[in-house]
Amino acid sequence: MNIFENYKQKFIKVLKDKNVELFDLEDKFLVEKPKLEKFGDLTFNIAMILSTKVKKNPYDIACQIEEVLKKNFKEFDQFNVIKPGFINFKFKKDFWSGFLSSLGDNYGVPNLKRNKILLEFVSANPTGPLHVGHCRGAVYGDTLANLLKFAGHTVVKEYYVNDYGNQIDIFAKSVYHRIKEILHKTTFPENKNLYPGQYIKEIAKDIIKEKKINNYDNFEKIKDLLSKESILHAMKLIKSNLESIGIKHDNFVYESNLVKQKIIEKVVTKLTKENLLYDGFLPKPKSIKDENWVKRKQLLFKSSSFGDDEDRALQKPDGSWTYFANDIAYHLNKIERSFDKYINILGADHAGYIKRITSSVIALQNNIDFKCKVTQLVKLYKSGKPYKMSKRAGDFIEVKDLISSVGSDAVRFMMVYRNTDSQIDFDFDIVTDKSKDNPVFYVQYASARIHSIFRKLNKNIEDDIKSTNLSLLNDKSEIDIIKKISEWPKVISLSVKNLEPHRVPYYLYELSSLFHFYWNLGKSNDKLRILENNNEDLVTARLFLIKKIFFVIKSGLNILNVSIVKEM
RNA sequence: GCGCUCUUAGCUCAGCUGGAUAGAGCAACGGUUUUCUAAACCGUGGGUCGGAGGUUCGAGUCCUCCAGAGCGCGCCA
Repeated sequence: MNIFENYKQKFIKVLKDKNVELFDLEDKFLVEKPKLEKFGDLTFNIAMILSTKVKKNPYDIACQIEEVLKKNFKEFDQFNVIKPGFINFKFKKDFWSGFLSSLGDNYGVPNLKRNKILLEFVSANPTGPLHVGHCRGAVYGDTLANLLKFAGHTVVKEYYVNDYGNQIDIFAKSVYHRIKEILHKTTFPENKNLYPGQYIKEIAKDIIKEKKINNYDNFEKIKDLLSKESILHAMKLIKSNLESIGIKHDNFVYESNLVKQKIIEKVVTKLTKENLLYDGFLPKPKSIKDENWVKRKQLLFKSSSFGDDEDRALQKPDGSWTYFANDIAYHLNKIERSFDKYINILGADHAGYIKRITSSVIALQNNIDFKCKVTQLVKLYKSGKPYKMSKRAGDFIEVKDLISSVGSDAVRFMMVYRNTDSQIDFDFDIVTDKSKDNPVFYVQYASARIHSIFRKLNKNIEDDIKSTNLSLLNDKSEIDIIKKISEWPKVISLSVKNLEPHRVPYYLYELSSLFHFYWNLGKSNDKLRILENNNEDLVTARLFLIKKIFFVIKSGLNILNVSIVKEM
């Protein structure tokens, strides 16, 4: 039960019954926790919202509404209207113990329409392993999927494999030269446009070992097979990197398959019918300095009619399809599988692509619920110095390497701890230091302490606790914890609504903090020890409370896919 | 030149989508353990929310302009 949403609906119902005119502004009304404790437990902003419509002082409106609400709710022992027009409510003491006992197994799950959602993330090119730069989008996407599932949605996690085009040729050629280097002792060409990385050598060795190809004398002859095998190995590397942070996609869609199925031809037919394609010229791109640049005629899509900065090419002058064209085909493929919502997660370096792909998706289907989320860069530091992770240099840090030195829990927690819009400074040394600056341990420690209490009593935390007397939980520290627990559903629904899972670890940190404070109170005051031996009912009530704390921490850590620690 | 994102305490960041006296962690300083795990807790100091205008009852949050940082700007993928 989300008490804020719950009371908002209750208030609205009463006001409607009493014929208070609300001008269809219900969506803007907000019941939330007041900024300061002295204002009470709930605050209602309705008067300020209504005052924009009824040209009246919000304070006066608030007083009138307060009068109506006062007569209809018995659970509050204080109502008041403050300055601009806040209506504040304070619950009677026994409300909170009643609230605590009402929490069921699906506590926190919002009461929303359940949707079928397609979530595309990672989609790194199949030309090498995943590096740290991919890590954030991967963790964000996976956590988002967990969050959406927690909220009751059905989520398909999808990876789009760009196994087609120029870069694949370069990749295959790179593998080819490494193979020649090993078998025929030729030197790997330095100045050609090739990937030099160490992993290329590993892939080369594996391909030699598998002996599917016997003659490496002519690249053109074995190109297709070698490409296929190279991509297979790259995908294996990528999947094992993903696995190291606990990520498993449901579905891999290969660009080459879409090309075979001629979906792009379908797109062209569809867009031609709607008069959205034409043969035309594009201006010279800013980034091209070549003086000999010539404008050439090619097939263009009117993306500028849908908010893009300019129209985009679907066909190269030689008649082959552009990357963009195939990507539209992929999105048509997505649409044909018919989901309620589509989410793409992109790295900051692809943010410039959003307008383009969004306009094509809208052109394919009106009113589509399609959203792109961008994760900003992660800057990696080690001993105060920035760490480079360029693919060209061939010396980047793989996700696996990061995990083996820092641990999956810390990486997952830290990568999702911040809003995706801000860049992260990820310092190896700090996160490796497992004691101090690492919030993940703080949360896990709370869980460990809770478990230690149950161990002390030889009880299983999963067993039912029948507490009839939760009203014994009347210390301020205990009420504060219950209030914090009451915020959990709101954290979830806000996170889901805005696709912002970072609120979850923040909240877990706050809840853990209140628990650690509570724990320490027992050191100076025997009566506040959780295992206060003189009063069995009180101990039972407190066990009930800390069990619920753990329950919420567990739900949160499951969303983050961070392990639950019972002992430290 | 254009587009996207960002600018909040010394540092790293939250800020419930326009509300009340702007919050955490780290770092600094001081304190708390015969008792459920001190990997913890408490206290203190620290702010012109990048700058200037605007919108209104009310702006860290919205609009415009300016400055700075990052990413991008192919007929590559």
